[in-house]
Amino acid sequence: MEFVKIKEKLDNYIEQEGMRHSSQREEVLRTLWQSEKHLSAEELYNEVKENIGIATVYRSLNLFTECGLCNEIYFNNETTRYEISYGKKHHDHLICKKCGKYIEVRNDKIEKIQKQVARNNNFLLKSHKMDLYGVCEECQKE
Amino acid sequence: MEFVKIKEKLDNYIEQEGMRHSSQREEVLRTLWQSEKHLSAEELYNEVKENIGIATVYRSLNLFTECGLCNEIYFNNETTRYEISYGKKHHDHLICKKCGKYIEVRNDKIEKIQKQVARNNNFLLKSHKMDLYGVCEECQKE
DNA sequence: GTCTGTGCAAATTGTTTGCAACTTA
DNA sequence: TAAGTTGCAAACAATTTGCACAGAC
Repeated sequence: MEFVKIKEKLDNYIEQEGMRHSSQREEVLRTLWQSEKHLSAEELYNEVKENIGIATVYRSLNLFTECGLCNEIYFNNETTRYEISYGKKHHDHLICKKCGKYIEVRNDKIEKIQKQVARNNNFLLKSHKMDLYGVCEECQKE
Repeated sequence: MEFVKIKEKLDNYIEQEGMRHSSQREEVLRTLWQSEKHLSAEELYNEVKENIGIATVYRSLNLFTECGLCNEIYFNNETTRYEISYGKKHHDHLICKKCGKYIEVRNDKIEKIQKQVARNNNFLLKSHKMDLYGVCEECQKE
């Protein structure tokens, strides 16, 4: 998704909440958007630290999460990572234990069964998270 | 599983590694075993703090995890919790967002599809983790 | 000019570690 | 008696917060 759309969503939220615009927030958002990877707060901070303090990075990321722009990702007990989720469908992850790479996957069958499982337990399903851990193609060759 | 079996597994590991037995480790293990819930280190410590320090609780839990006796569980970014996994089949969790209760579930269909997904991506699957978040039967009534 | 956002440093939380005293084998 | 284990307090890492100052509207 283009950055303008993302920015617009943030701006709407900011106005709706009576908050103010700031260049720092925009820079954090753009940096996250530009990155192909899921960044941690620390990593993101390293990209912007000439202009922005770490506390602001955290505050921005929390704000983005709050307004539905981004997702917090937790793999095991590793540091929280962030991804822009706005406009993206839910996906699961294949995570390589050797190189740390992750692959996004979608599978409708699994989602169907998940709904079934929830129904069988009289559970009202809201969301889910599935991670598959293993060794990726490249790392298997080594 | 009876405690003796669990204890035996620990003792074997301890001997194999040239470590020594200790009453503290046994008490931590028994406390975890007795509990129906997945305890955090802090909660476990509260049950044994008359005899045992928090550092020993952490050291014990790490040891148990290392030797395959227990599992670390991470829900979102909450504190790590522990469950005895020895002798138990892998299971997934339904987690109630309201009361925090979790239900263990097993579903072979999902495991099959997970293997398929991994194969499609030339991924060598080692383990997985699936959490379903929602509202449990009781909490829906409120 | 008022009120929000930022940066810094200090506080907090969960967990690990160094070290002297204690236990086990 | 030699080596591993414990408890305490200090160290750590990730994140949040208090406060004075800067910036938005």
